[in-house]
Amino acid sequence: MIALYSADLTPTAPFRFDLALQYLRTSPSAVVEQVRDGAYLRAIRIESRTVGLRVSSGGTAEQPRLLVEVLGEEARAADLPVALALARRVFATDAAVDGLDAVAEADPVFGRLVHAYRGLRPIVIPDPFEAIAWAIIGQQINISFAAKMKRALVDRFGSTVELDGIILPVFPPPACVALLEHERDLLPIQFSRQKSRYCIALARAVSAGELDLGAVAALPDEEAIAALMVLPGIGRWTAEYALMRAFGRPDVMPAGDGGLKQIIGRDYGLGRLATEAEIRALGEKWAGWRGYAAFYWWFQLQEERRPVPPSRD
DNA sequence: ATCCAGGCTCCTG
DNA sequence: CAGGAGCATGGA
Repeated sequence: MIALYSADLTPTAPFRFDLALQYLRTSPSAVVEQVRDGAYLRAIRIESRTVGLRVSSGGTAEQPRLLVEVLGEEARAADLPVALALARRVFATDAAVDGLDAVAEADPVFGRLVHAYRGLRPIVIPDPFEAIAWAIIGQQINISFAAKMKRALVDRFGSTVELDGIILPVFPPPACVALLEHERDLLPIQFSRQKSRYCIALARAVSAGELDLGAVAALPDEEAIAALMVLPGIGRWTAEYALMRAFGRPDVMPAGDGGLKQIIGRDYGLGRLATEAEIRALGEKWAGWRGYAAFYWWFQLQEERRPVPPSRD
């Protein structure tokens, strides 16, 4: 019998859990997350145990409510507060998004997205090591291939936990990746020499205690970016992406991103790719919400490239 | 084959 | 300090 503990969570309105799930269903970045039966499902590690986190919706956009459950043989009642805190981070349930309206009015181009995706918040990958490793893997290659690499990494070196017949993959922890070698371990799963070096260096820094991701999480944006950029293979794009995806920083945007250059160049009628400088200049108008801007444009790109059939799993 | 894809490093001028 | 070449890898 699977232990199960649950509690309610009330996000700030407006909140669109359905859009969050749509993002997760269609994003290649969601490798260890699952969407099934209208719920978000992922394994989380608490102390040395692995349990399942399940989040589903009970409310509406204007009266949002989430159900958070902890499940698994190893689950304990004391895990519930941890799971709640995690769910709040993943879905940014505490964000006060009123400020978006003023930004939308100041910039109608971004405003169109703000309107279309009202209630959607950037989704967090709650394991910062996984999020940063994913950022490295995703550098300069198409993301569906990046997702394939991440899946291979999880299959080969991660683990799994079974919850009531559902098998959830678990991303390998830093201590595990720290022991890998390029030729023997990562070359066979299509990592380039440089990417495997970067991932292993990150894992070793974290597991050796040289890089304290918990401490990075507490730093102001620019300092956190600088702290990550010390590592080999982590440039500005990677650090900014990591801040968005690992820590849910609402105002951090990887302005050098290829996808953003493309779609912003198009949406602002430039007739060419926008430059990083142009994106940063435009971003002044989105101050406070630049991470939302990046996320919304990526979501739009995702929708354009792979339109989702009306939901039904 | 050639170009591209959610960059980074290192080297020029 | 800005700009660009070279780097790796698989997919279209």
